[in-house]
Amino acid sequence: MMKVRTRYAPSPTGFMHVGNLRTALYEYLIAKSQGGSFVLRIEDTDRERLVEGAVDVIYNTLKIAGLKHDEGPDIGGDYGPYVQSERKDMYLPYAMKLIEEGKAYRCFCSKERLEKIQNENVGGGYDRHCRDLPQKEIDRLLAEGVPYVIRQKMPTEGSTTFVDAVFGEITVDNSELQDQILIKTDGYPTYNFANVIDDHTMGITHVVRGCEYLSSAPKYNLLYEAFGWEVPTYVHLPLIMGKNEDGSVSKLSKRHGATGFEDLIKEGYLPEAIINYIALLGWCPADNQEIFSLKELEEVFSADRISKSPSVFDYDKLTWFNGEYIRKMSLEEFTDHCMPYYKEFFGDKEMPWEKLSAILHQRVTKFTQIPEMVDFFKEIPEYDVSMFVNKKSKTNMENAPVMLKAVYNKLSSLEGWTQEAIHDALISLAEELGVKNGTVMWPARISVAGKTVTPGGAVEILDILGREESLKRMKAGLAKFE
RNA sequence: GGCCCGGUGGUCAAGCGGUCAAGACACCGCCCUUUCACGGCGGUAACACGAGUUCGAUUCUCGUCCGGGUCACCA
Repeated sequence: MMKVRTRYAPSPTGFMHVGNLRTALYEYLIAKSQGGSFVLRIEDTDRERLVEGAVDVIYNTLKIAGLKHDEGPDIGGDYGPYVQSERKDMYLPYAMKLIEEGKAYRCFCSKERLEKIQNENVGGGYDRHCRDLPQKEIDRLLAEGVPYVIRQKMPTEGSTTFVDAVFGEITVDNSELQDQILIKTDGYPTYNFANVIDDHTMGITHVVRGCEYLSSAPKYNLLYEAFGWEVPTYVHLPLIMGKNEDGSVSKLSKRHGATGFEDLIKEGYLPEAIINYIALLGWCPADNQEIFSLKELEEVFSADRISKSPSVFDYDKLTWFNGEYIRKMSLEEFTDHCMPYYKEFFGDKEMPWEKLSAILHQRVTKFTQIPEMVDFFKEIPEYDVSMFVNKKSKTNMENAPVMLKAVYNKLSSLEGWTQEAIHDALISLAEELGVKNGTVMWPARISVAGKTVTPGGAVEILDILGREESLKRMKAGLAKFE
């Protein structure tokens, strides 16, 4: 059996969309699940849209995502070069061959003329004006140096059928097909042409791409046939959709929020969580397992379980995955990940980072939530005395100051300021007073945090804050009752 | 508009002629508890519609409707 070779062929636009990333992931998985090779090829034939540094974004994303390519511009391989602009000279001979065989022709039509027929004949496409130009006329135009493109002659009758691994057999009438451009005026091939030439010459066995190419597939098929080449296995992926404000959906794009890989990382998502989530967007294992490492995916992935219907990108579910991955970390790992966010928020202020992480670990689902969750450690917010009242904890305006005063007295004379000591002191205080734990904990926590919702309870917060700051805040809380 | 593709709860989705139509996220309730979170338990909620094939259709066929994609010297 032939060794499986897939390729990820992005154009360097400087932005790695999650849709593209999922395509790369599936290409990687299809190759790896069958012991094949995953190739990176840069498609930069559109000279007008080149973006500086965009290729690095691609390398970087692939690296962070863990999708290691076996061949590519940066690491070489037996099928190079891996950048289309460097393969430029390869394409023309193939196009010329088609001209010689009468399967393609030069088109001298100006852009103005094309625009004009476009306007007059909406949706009609190119009128094949140059398709049967007399040789004399061609020679004359060539001699005059009139710029031209090379177009493929599409059959005008019959139909073309191809098989897609996920969508099955698809047939279209050839009359639907345009005489597509193969080589542009600037001498560069179009994507449509370069793609076929490259995939064939690079020995690609599985052409995996988004579904938006499904309607172009017959054209590629015709090209393979024109050259007498074996047609690769097509794997068209269902689109990833985004929800619009009005509730409708459309192909996921920037207007749906953070849809770039880098954006998501900045939003506080882990690469593993993103990969895990998008793997399941359009694919599902037989046993419905949800948490997958890349390694596990490499083992169980199979293209025949790819779904046909488009799916909506759901940030809630991604967030859940992220939380799962965060909770799976050790406390040390978690602290390491939090550090940049701590530093950013606290500046030079030193904090018992590990203790902070301990109370955040089970609560954080996105790292970007951290500042908002720990803000009160830096500075206690303005809060109203009414916050001391909580029905479930059985606190009211009468007993709250009493409890707080008792806590203050108990803690100011506490021997050691450890979590355990604080805990025991407050629990025994509640017992002495004959009230439930919450009745002493609630006022204590409010007085040192100034918020009703906090990560960790009164004990943890007091411990992290330290004796001096804690007592100071409690005193200020007490003053609110006067 | 032509062509192509799709249509199971709000979302992701199993299903591949006979199921009380899984599971996950989200949502709601209860438990745990020192707030929140985690964890545990439970709940609301779906086969777009109409014909046909069949003893029997979510599963097969056709039509309708809805949604999406595509019609470039962009990929």
